[in-house]
Amino acid sequence: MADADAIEILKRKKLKHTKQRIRVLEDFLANATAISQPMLEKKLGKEIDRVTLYRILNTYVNKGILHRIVDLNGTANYAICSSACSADQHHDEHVHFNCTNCYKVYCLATKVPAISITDGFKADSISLIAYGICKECN
Amino acid sequence: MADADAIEILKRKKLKHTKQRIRVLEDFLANATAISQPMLEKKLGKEIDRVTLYRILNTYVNKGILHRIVDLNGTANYAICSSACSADQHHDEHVHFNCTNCYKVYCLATKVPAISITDGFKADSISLIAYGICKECN
DNA sequence: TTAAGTGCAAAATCTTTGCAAATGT
DNA sequence: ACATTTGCAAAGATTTTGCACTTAA
Repeated sequence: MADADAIEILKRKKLKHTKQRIRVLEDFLANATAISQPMLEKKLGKEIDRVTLYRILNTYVNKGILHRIVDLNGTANYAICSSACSADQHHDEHVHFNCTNCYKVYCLATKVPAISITDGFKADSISLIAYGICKECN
Repeated sequence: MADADAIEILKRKKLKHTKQRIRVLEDFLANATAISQPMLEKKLGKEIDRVTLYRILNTYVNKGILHRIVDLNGTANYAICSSACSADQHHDEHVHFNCTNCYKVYCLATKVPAISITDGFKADSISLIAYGICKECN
């Protein structure tokens, strides 16, 4: 059963597993790439209401199921978190790549290097996004 | 004369120096911090039309006068470029800090470290944003 | 059964576009 | 004088809110 993983995750996060939530989560489980809110919306057509999608994505980010990457244009992109993520802390500290041609966002294997932060600032997380031409557009 | 620097920059970029452009540019020259579009808008009140501000900011980014940093919420923030920036290439490769409390964006002195990118991807620029609590909010 | 989640309509934002009037060179 | 830039109005897009209906536990 394809739903199994999705339901399992929802259970673990103590979220009701509705048809819509399963549908969205499965999509992320099946795709390693990040996807933008507008793309997802187009993909889902009218299977799920636009507003519901907003709410599901927010819930997932808050629960540590998805992480949000804001791209060059300020558009929100989402990708599934590693299992290490929890509700209060995300550990998606890998490099993201944002194609300036097709606008896709990729999660790369490269880890974000440690950096030294100016005195007085306390960093909780770090986002490193590389912009350029992706594998597909090259 | 306070306008001098602003006008000088506009001249160098071959832009007409209108009252509005000078007003905006001076604000950036006077403030080291990045500022968000909504904040700037509020600060300017109705000195400058909202639409004109959009256009000025875009022009400045295209001409290499300002650089744009998209924060946690997808809101555009702007800060003045180092003199090394040109129209076609930005060199703002320092670390930015986005406060999760007051949402201010700071340009830190720390340089973005070199990273290795997965085969097939060609990175042109890199954005590194640290999220956390800033000097002021600490 | 009942608390949570969904869908629809409508409001609130945010961003872009078109065009006449104003402005800088 | 002429090309640009501005301001306003209006269109488009995006995101949020309120509320009645539906659904999972």
